[in-house]
Parts: sequence; structure tokens; C-alpha cells
Amino acid sequence: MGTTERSGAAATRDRMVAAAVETLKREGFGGSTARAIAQTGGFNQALIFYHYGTLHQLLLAALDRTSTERMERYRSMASEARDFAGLLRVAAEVYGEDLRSGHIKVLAEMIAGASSEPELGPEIVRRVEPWIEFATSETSRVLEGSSVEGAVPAEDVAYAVVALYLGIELLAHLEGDTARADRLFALAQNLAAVLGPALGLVGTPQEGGHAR
Amino acid sequence: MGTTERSGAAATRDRMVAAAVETLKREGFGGSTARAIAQTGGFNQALIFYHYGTLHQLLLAALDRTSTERMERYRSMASEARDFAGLLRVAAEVYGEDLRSGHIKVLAEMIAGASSEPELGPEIVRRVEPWIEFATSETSRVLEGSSVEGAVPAEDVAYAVVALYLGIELLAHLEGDTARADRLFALAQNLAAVLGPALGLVGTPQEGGHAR
DNA sequence: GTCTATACTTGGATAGAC
DNA sequence: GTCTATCCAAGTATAGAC
Repeated sequence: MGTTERSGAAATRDRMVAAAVETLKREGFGGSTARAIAQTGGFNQALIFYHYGTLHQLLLAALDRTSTERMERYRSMASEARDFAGLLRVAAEVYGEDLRSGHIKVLAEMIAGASSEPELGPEIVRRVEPWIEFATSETSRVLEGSSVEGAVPAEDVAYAVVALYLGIELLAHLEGDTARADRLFALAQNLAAVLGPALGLVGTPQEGGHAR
Repeated sequence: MGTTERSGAAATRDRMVAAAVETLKREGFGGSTARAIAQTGGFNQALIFYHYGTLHQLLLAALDRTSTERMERYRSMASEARDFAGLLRVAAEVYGEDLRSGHIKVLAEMIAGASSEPELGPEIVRRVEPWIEFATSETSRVLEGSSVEGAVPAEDVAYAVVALYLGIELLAHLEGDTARADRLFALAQNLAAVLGPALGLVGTPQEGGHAR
């Protein structure tokens, strides 16, 4: 039991969330109508309203699922990295998965879509915050003891990193091309190898349990 | 004459584009319906189809207008800057204008909205490319003669910069807060002051005529 | 809990008067 | 060239049968 499968209701709700995620990735926010999602999942459109009340609730549930799923992945990724370069290396790997699978696209689409549905705004803000917090704690860890600690506020760097991720998603999917994004991570790793030691950046994120 | 005002047709088309831009900023892609735009501009909804054929064409015209307008501003800004730090300073200023006025939001919304309207994709790609090219040429200029030239491909940096701009737009408007973005530019200027000289970054973008 | 049928709304687009 | 009126498609959401 749990979130996997089961006869009846829970299993259906699961399938519906999965269908919503897939539709958001493929068709974007504007293309994720109740009818489109139902067709993707092979169930009836009316079920969405029976189980979730409104389409927005289902979309938010979809965002919740990808968000927590990926957050786990990013956390375990970060806990494995031993230094700054290693953190960047695994980050590139995990982000590569996202880019190709479209997980972050769900977030970007929901953020952009929120402009036309004001009621979604606050709900989405709540779901973006954990990512900024995660990026902040990883950044502080990397900066700890470095020569720029104090001069570089971790929150600001974290904000930039999250923004960069979202922007890359937008561009990569627009052009249907992930090669540039891949090269960007390679470049970041090279720069890290050069600049990191010079600034005294190390970061020892493996001390576990530190999760916010 | 020209793009400013005139009796009749040209003036109306101008008002329509202006209304489309304003609506895109305020309501996002999904909220920019023909009816919403017409109401914003105080003209009749049917006029859009008379003058532009389809709503998409008007939206693309709106993107064209903001895009070329802002490109001029960015170009003249860049040509005034004498070194890397100066470039960052004026960039912060111009981007601040954009952030508050919502000019880049139009671009971000169109990119995100393109997911659900496949026909828009190629048109939007065409309108994003000049920005990446502009960022690329500015980046090469800054890197020229520095110690990292050769190790740092200008196109990749430019891609990252454009992505970052788009991402900041999404986040800033979601949270209705431009303070973080402002601090980010302040931070970038501090880092530039420290790292720039160390890497031999200078950049002398004032040699004019170098456009594109 | 799931389906079919349908009410209601909104939006893109066209026709035709002025 | 601009307006009113209207058509038609697509969307959210509900009612009611199974």
C-alpha cells in the first residue's frame, strides 16, 4: 500500500496525479485541461472533479508530487557529495535527469501559469520556498570557511541558482535542445575546479541529518 | 508618422500592440485573450482579427515591439560601459527597469505559453536568438584578453545569463518582490570588483558599431 | 467510484451593418 | 475601418444513471 497501487480510489487518484504531471510536461500549463489530462490517463474527465473538486487542486497535487519526489533525489544527491566539485558533478547529473524528463518544467509552467490564475499564486509560492531553502543550505555549506563567506549571502546565491534552473528549463524546452544546458554544467565544473580552491571553497555536505 | 501616431489604421494597430503588451505583463499569456486585450486598449475585440488575422499574430507583434525596444536600450547601455564592473552596473540599472516595468515578463510568458501552442514555438525561438547573440557578443568582449579566455565559451555564458534573466523574472513576479533580484545585482557587482581584476577581465565595450 | 449526458461559460473568429 | 451580433469550439463543472 502507500502511494503505489491498490484497488479503487487511492489507485485512481494516483493515476490522475501521474497523468496531470505527464500532461503538464508535454502540453504545458495552458494545455493541461481536465479533458487533456483525462485522455492522457485514460480515465473520465468528471473523475477529476469528484476526487479533487477543481482542476487547480489536481494541478497543485501534481506539482506536490514531482516537487517532493525530486527534492528527495536532490537531497540524497547532495548528501553523497564530498566537496564543491563533487556537488557540482552530481548536481549536473540529477539536473540532467530533470531536464530530459521534464520534472522542473512542471514547476516553471506552474509559475508562469499562475499569472493568469491569481488564486494559484500563494499556493505556488509555498511550493517554491523549499527549493530556495534547500539551495540556501547547500550554498552555506559550500561557502563555510571560504574566503568569501560573509561577503556572499547564501540566500542570494540560492535564489540565483533556482532562477537559473527555471530559466534553463524554459530555454531548453523551447529549443528542444538540452545540449547547451549540458555544456553549461560542464563549464561550471571546470570553473569550480579552478576557482573553488583559490577561494577556499570546499563544502563537506556529507555530514548528513542537516536537512533543514 | 512612423510608429508614433496617426489618424486611422496605423494608430489603431499601435494601440492594439500596446494593449497586448500591457495585458501580457499584467495577466500573463493565459490571461491575454482577445477580449481582455480589447478591454485594456478600449477598442473592439473584432478589430484584432481584422488587423492581425489571429490573436497569436498580435501577441507576436507585441513581443516584437518590447523586444526591439528593449534591445535598443540594452545596446546603448552596453556601449556606454567602459569596463566589466561598469557593464554590470548599467546592466543592473536597465534590468531593474525591466523587472519593474515587466518587459522581460512578456518574453518569459510567451516562452512558457508556447508549450501549449506548438505553432508559436519557432516564432518565439526566432525572437529569443537576438538576445542570446547580444549576450554572446558582450560576453566575448568582456572575456577578451582575460586569463580565462579560451577556457570559457562565450555562447555558454550568454545562454546562462539569458536563462538567469528569465528565471529571475518568473520568481520576482511570482512573489511580487524585486528586492532579491536587486540584491543579486549588487552582489554580482561586488564579486566583479573582486574577481574581475584577478582574472584579467576588463572589457571595453565603448568601441561602438560592433553591434551583433 | 466511475461513467454518460449535459448545463453553463468563455474564447476565437466571422458576417454584416454602419 | 470600426462596431454589433452571432456562430462554434472547447472548457469547467454538475446531475444522475449504473
